[in-house]
Amino acid sequence: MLTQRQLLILQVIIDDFIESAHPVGSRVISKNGKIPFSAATIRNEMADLEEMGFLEKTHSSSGRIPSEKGYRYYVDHLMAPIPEDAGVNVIKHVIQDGFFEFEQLVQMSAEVLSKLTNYTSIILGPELVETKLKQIQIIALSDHTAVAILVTNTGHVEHRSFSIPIEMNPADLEKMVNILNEKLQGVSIIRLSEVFQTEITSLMQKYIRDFDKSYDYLKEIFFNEHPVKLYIGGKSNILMQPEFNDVDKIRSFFSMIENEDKMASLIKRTKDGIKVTIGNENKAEAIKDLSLITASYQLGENQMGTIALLGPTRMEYRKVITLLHVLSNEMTDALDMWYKNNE
Amino acid sequence: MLTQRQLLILQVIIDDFIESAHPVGSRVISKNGKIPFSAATIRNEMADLEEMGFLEKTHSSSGRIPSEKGYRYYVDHLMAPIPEDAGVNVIKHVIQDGFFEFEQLVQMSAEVLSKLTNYTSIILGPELVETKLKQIQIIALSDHTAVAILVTNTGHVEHRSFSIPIEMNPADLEKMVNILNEKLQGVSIIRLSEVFQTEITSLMQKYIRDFDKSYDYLKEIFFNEHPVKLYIGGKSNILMQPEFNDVDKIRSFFSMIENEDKMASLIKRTKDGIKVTIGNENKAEAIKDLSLITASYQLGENQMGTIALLGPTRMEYRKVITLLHVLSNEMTDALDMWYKNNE
DNA sequence: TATTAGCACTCGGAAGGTAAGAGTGCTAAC
DNA sequence: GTTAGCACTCTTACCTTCCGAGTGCTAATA
Repeated sequence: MLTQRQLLILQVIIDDFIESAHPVGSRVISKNGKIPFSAATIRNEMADLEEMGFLEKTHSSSGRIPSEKGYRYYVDHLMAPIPEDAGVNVIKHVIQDGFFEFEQLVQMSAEVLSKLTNYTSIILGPELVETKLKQIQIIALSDHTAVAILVTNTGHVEHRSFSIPIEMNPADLEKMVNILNEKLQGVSIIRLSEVFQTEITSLMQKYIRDFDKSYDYLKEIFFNEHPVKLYIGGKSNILMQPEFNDVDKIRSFFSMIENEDKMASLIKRTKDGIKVTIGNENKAEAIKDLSLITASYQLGENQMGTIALLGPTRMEYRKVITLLHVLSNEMTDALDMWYKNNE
Repeated sequence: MLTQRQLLILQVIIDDFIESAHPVGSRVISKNGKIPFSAATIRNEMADLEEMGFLEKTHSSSGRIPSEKGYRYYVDHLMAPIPEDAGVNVIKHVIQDGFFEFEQLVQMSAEVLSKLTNYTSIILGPELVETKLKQIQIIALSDHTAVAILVTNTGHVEHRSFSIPIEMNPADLEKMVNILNEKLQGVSIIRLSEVFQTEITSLMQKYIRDFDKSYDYLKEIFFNEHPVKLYIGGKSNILMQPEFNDVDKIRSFFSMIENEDKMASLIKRTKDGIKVTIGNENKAEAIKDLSLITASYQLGENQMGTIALLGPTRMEYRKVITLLHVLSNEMTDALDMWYKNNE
């Protein structure tokens, strides 16, 4: 449907525009060497490409910029694979340097990604499907206060301080911890509150004096929703992009990015593989003039989380996709190893 | 030195400018009712106030805006105490609602402060002077990995996963934990690494087989610098201020605020009480056109940390100072109680 | 003597006009 | 099929003009 020459022209225009952010004129293309035709010829082809919807003009006598359809075609068919990018090694290096727990890995990844790309990175997860409770500890800080600590098989630690009800004596506290550990060890984190309610409550009521009065504190610990955590890196990177030269755009970008729920729902539905959504392809109103690229990282067969990059539609798709690909694989490998160790 | 009328005029101008962000003209002042003189009279006074350095013009025929000297005078002598502010109750409410540990208190405070003021809040600390180690636990996750957990008397929990060296057997691990707990309980967090090195190392070498090989992991836990933590709230609030209508200003603001070390050093030197630094009074180049207001919160006689607000020199000093005052007291009280509980 | 009315003057900002430059579309020639 | 040439379009920068807000000063007034 598109001639070889048209493909080439489209590619050159998009590559050029991604780099320069300026509309591309026919003269520039004919001079750059890749296409041995005159500006006039290229102009004709450009007119055709525009008619087919791959290019746009900002005004009647401007050069061309890619349309969203143009970007889509570019991403699907035209993008030359990136030869070698220094970023790939940076990512490998950072991940293989080791990490102490899931969250650290995720946070480091978000940072490195935003630094390498100058876009905003969003990392979701890891989801807690495979995460199981390893141990519960309650440590008294004083006569009236204590801290409860939950450790998972992935090395994640959650903790919460609380006041000890006066009715409860140390022996009871100890009994309680024993019951909790016995019944909850190995239980998946997401099932914790359920099991707690069905199996623990009655048992506790039986053995612990005045259990009902202490119940509230424990409940807080276990019914705490363990929300999927969101890491956003390079929030202000967007300021470097020329399309954000307008204070209102900056404002609306920040007000969007600071709504964590919205951000999480934005990238939640990713399946396996890398997915690119360009401009209006995004369902969320707030990012209809941005592009979002998501990739998932995995543990075994269960999806665990999602990495994403948010930037202008004029994004360095080639580079970004390469980097996301590498990072996703590296994270999957790293988590795999980590998980096997903690099985 | 300044007549009563001049004081009144200065006050009205500053109040008006703080609210409107527009230069204040003589007509507006004479019409607002507080000063029963004609615009011409007020003009004369304004000229005098300008000559004395309290006011400035943006151009030869503009209304007046306060100079930094003007703001300084206003803050020191002129500011009418705020009658009642809804924010005071919000703060009290939030703090008295309870918290589970220091960090949560601090974080909540930063958030509430930036929300109430629309400026950027910075909270430093709490410093760890009074914080002592309560207990150390090492929990094995698998044959090869474990997580070390440090609990302080303030309910703070630090943790770190590490690989167990193959040479070390479970009995050794247990022995190690016992030694650590025995020697380190009650030791101040900031002295932890010191005590570890002088008292623990030799003991360990004596009792634990192949201790040298596991040393590195432990070291990481105890030599980890326990940095003073910095909480910044409302980073993008500054976008609401009309003085940040320029992308370059926004850029430089964000690049400053993201440098945590710099921010920490900015507000570190605060003594007791509330301190206002206006524009060029700030030593740091980056905030020479902003105002910074700091207050410290305390525990007993040891200063613990600092709360600060960063905004344009055209700041609502009255409101901000009131709120900081209240917050500082509330935090001090809350920490006092908390600390007594955990003594 | 302190205050005020009146007025000429200044400056910023919005609105409109012009010229240069980049780029197009079309036509006609190669 | 390709290209040179040219008229045309639109943006951008720059200049001019005009209005309004506000000033400083002078002279009149209480």
